[in-house]
Amino acid sequence: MQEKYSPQEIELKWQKYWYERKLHITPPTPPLNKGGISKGMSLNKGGQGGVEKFYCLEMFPYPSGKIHMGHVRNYAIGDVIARYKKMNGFNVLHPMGWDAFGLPAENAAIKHGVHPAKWTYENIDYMKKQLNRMGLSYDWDKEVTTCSPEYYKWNQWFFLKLYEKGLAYKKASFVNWCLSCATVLANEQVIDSKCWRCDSAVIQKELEQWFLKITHYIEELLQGCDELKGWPERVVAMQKNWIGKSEGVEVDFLVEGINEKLRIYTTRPDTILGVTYMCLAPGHPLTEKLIENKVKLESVKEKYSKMEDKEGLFAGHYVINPLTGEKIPIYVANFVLMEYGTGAIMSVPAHDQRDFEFAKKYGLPIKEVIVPEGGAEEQKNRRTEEAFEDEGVLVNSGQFSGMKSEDAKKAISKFIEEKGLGKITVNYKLRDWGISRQRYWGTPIPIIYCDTCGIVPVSEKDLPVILPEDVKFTGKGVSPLLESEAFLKVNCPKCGGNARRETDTMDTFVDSSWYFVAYCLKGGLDFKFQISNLQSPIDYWMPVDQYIGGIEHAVLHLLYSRFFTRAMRDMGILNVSEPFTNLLTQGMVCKETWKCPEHDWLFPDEVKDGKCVHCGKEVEKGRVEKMSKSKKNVVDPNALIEKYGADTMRLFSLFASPPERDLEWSDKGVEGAYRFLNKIWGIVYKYRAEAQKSRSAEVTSGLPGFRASALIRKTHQTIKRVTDDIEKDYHFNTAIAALMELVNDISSFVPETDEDRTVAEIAIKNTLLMLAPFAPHITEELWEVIGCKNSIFEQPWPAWDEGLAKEEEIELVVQENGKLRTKIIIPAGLSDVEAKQKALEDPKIKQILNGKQIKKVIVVKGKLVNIVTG
RNA sequence: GCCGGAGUGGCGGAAUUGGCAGACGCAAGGGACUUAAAAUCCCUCGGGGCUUGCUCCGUACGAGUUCGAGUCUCGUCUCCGGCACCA
Repeated sequence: MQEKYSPQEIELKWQKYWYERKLHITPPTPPLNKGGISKGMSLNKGGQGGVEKFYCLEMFPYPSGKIHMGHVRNYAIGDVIARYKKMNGFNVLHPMGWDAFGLPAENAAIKHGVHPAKWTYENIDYMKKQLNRMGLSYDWDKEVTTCSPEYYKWNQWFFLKLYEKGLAYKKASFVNWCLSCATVLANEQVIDSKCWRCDSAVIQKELEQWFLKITHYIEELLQGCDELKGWPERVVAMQKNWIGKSEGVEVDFLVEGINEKLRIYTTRPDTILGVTYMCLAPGHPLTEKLIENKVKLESVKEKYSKMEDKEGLFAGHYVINPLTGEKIPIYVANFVLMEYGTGAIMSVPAHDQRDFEFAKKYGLPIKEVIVPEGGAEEQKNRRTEEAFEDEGVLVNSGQFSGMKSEDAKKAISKFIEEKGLGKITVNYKLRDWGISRQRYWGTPIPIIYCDTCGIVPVSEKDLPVILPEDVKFTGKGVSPLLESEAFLKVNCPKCGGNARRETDTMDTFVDSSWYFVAYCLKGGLDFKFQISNLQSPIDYWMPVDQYIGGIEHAVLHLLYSRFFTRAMRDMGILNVSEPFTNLLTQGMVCKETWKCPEHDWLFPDEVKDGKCVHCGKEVEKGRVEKMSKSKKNVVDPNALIEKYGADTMRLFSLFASPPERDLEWSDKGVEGAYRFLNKIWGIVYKYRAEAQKSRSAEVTSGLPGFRASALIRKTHQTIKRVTDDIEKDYHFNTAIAALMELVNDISSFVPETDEDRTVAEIAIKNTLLMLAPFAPHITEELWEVIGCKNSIFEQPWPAWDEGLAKEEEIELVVQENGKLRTKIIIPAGLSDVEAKQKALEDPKIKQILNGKQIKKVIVVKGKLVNIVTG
C-alpha cells in the first residue's frame, strides 16, 4: 500500500475490475407469474425464491458532446441509491442510455456538414467514457439509443397501435411556427409566445399535423396525480395545473336578426344576469360573418393574445340573454382565446377584471349582480375602480336574488340545462399532443399517402421506416426528407399504386415516453412479444422505484410518460398505470459569477484583486447562477477528475446540500471532500498491518467489556444515522457528515491494547462499508488493503445493534422556565422521578431555586428537566 | 394575479413527535512542526456586557398558543420556481 492516496491509479484499477467481474450486470430476471411474484417477494431479501426488485433510473442525457456538472450530480445521486440498494440485498436494475434524436445534431449538420448520425454516435462514445470514468454502476447491457432503427422502430409501432385505436390522428390546424427553427412547436413548447429553444417570436401557421390523443386519458391523468405520493408536491401541482380542469356551463345566446346561436363557456353561471356584452375571439367562425369592416378586424387580429392592451370592435349585432331577454351587443376582442372553451365569452364587467377594463375602454354598462356576503359598505367605490371577482350573494338577479354564489351556480346551471339553453361542461387546458416535426433527425412517422386510398399506415412487417442517408442539410424551412427521392416514393401497401411517404418526424418526447420500459428488455426489443406475456421482465421491473432528474421535465416528459404508460397498459404490454413510484427532482448546480462593466461575464481567472484583467475596471460580483457557458461559471468534470479523482467529485456534489435543493459549487469545498478521503486513507495506512492479521474480527457486532466501547457505540450510532438519512429522503449530506464525525473519532482514537485495535478495525470496516456507495473506488481499494476478499459491494450493508448504540450516560438539560440553567450527567435509563430528583439535587439549581416557589416540573425522558417557578 | 417552496453565523448547511440553536464542512484567527513554505496536527470561531466566569440577546418581521417555539397558529415583508387575458 502506498502512503499517499492517488485517485487516478486506483479508480482506473477498480473500474476495470468491475467491468471484468461484470459486477454491474443485472442478474437474470427471476421466473414470474404475471403480477404475482414481485408482490409476493416483497421484503424477502435474499431468501428462497428470489429477492425484492429495485428499479433505479436517472433521466438519460441528450448526447450533446460532454457531461456537465448537472449530469454529474444527477448520476452521482442515482449511483448512491443503486449501490446502496444492492448492498441491502435488492435485485437492482440501473440502466443508462441516450436521448439521441434532436435538433442540435441537425444544427451541427447544417453548420459543419457532419452527418447527424456521425455527430451523435461520436458524442455518445465520448460521454459513455466520461460516465464510466465517474465509476457509475450502470448495466450497459441494457443501454438504449433512441436514434437507432431497432429503437425507433418501436416508436413507429406504438404510433400504429395508437392509430388503430383512433388515438393518433391528423388534423389541419393553426400551429405555432418558429421562423428561426423552421418548425412547428407544441403548445407546451411556446413560452411567453416565444420559442422554448431559440427565444424568437412564434407565428401562427396552418399545417396538417399528427396528434396523439392524450386527452383520451385526461381525467385519469388528473385523478392519478393524487396517487403520486412519492413525488414532490410541487411537481404534482404543476401537472394538475397543466391539465387545467375547470367546471362550468356552456350557454347558447341567440343572435338577433340572423338564424345563429352563439355558444359561450363560463365558470361563473351565477353572474349570467350581469352580462352586458359578449366577446368573440378574432378567429371565431361567427366573427367573419358578422363583421363588415375587415380592415378594422385585421387590426384586432394583429393584437390577438397580446398582453399589452385590450382591443375590441363592435360586431354590429346583438344577442338575447336567455335568462333576462335583454338585448346585448357583440364585440370581437383580442384577448378572447379561440383555443379555450368555445372561443366566445359572456362579459360581466362588474365581476371580471378583464371585462371591467374592456367595458371602461368602450363605455359599456356595468351591472352588479354579486355583493359580498355580510358587508355592503365598501361596495360603492368598487364599482368604479375594479371588478368584484369573489363569490358572494346575488342581487338584481330575479328569482335567483338572495342566493349565495355557490348555490346560484348550481341552480342557474340546472335551470339552463332544463330549459335546453346549454349544458354543464368540463374544460381542460391540456390539448392533444402535436407530434409532427419538419425535421430530419427524428423518427419517421410511418404513414403513406396514396392518391386512391388516402392515408394508409405502413404495415407492421415493413417497420422500421428507416431514415435515408442521401439527405442535404440546408437549414431551409422544408423538411429534409422531402428531398430524398428514395425515401419519398413508395408503393401503396393497399393498392400497390404510386404513393409518397409522410416526411415529418416525431417529437423527441415520444422517444423518452417509453425508454424506461425498453430498459427492462435486454437487447432486441420486441413489444409485440410482450403483450400479455406471463413471463415478461417488464412486469417484473415496472414501475420504476426511484426516478431522478431535473425539475425542467416536471411537466412535459413526465406527463407524456404517464400517458404512454397508460396507453401501453391498454395494449397489454404492462400492468401498471403510473411509471414512476418515487420521483426525486434534484436542484441545479450553481456557482458565483463575475461581471465587468466593459467585458460582461468573466471567467474566475479573468478577475485579479476584484479587477478585470483586460481593462482594470472594478468587477461586480454577480449572483450565484446556474452553471452555464454563457455566464462563464462552469466547472469541467474532466478537470476535477484529473485533479482530485471521481470519488472526491462525487462526494462533494453529494455533501454540499441535500439532493432536491440547489447546490452552490465551491472549489474550497471540493478540497474539503478530498481532505476527508485522504484522512481515511491515512487511517487505514496506519492500521493496515494489524487489520491484515486479525481478519477473524466480527465486522458489525461488538465485543462487550471493551475500554474503547465509546468508539463501538459511535460506530453503531453512525450506522443507524447513515441508514436513516439514506432511507428517509436520501439526505446524503447529513449521512456524509455523520461519517465525517466517525472518522474524526477513529482518527483521534489511540489504541493501547489488542482489544483496542480490534475496536478500531471494526470502526474502520464499517466506515468503509458505509462510504462505499458514495466513494466506490477508494473504499474498494482500502477494503482490499485491510485484507478483505471480494468486492466491497458484495458485502451486506452493516446493521446496527440498538443496545450497543445506546449511551450509558446522558447529559440532562436543566431549565428554569424554559431557560437553560445547567447540564448534568446522569446514567441513562433513569425514571422521570429519578431524573427530577437529580436535577433538584444539583447544587447550582438549588442555589437558583433558593426561596422560589416550584409550581411544576416537566421531565422529557432522557433529555431535559424544566422547573417552572412562580 | 393564482399555485408551490424558502428565509438560521462570514459562507454551504444541521437540528425525531415542539425540548441544549448552529452538527458536519468551508473561510477566518492563533499555536505546534519546519531554515521556510506546503501538507498535517492542536485551539478559538453568532452578537453584546462585564469581574473571563457568568449573564443577557439571537433562527426575515409583528403578534399568539405553550412550562418551553427555528419547529405550531394568525398577520406582514423579502426571495426563488411554475402558471397566467384559460372566461
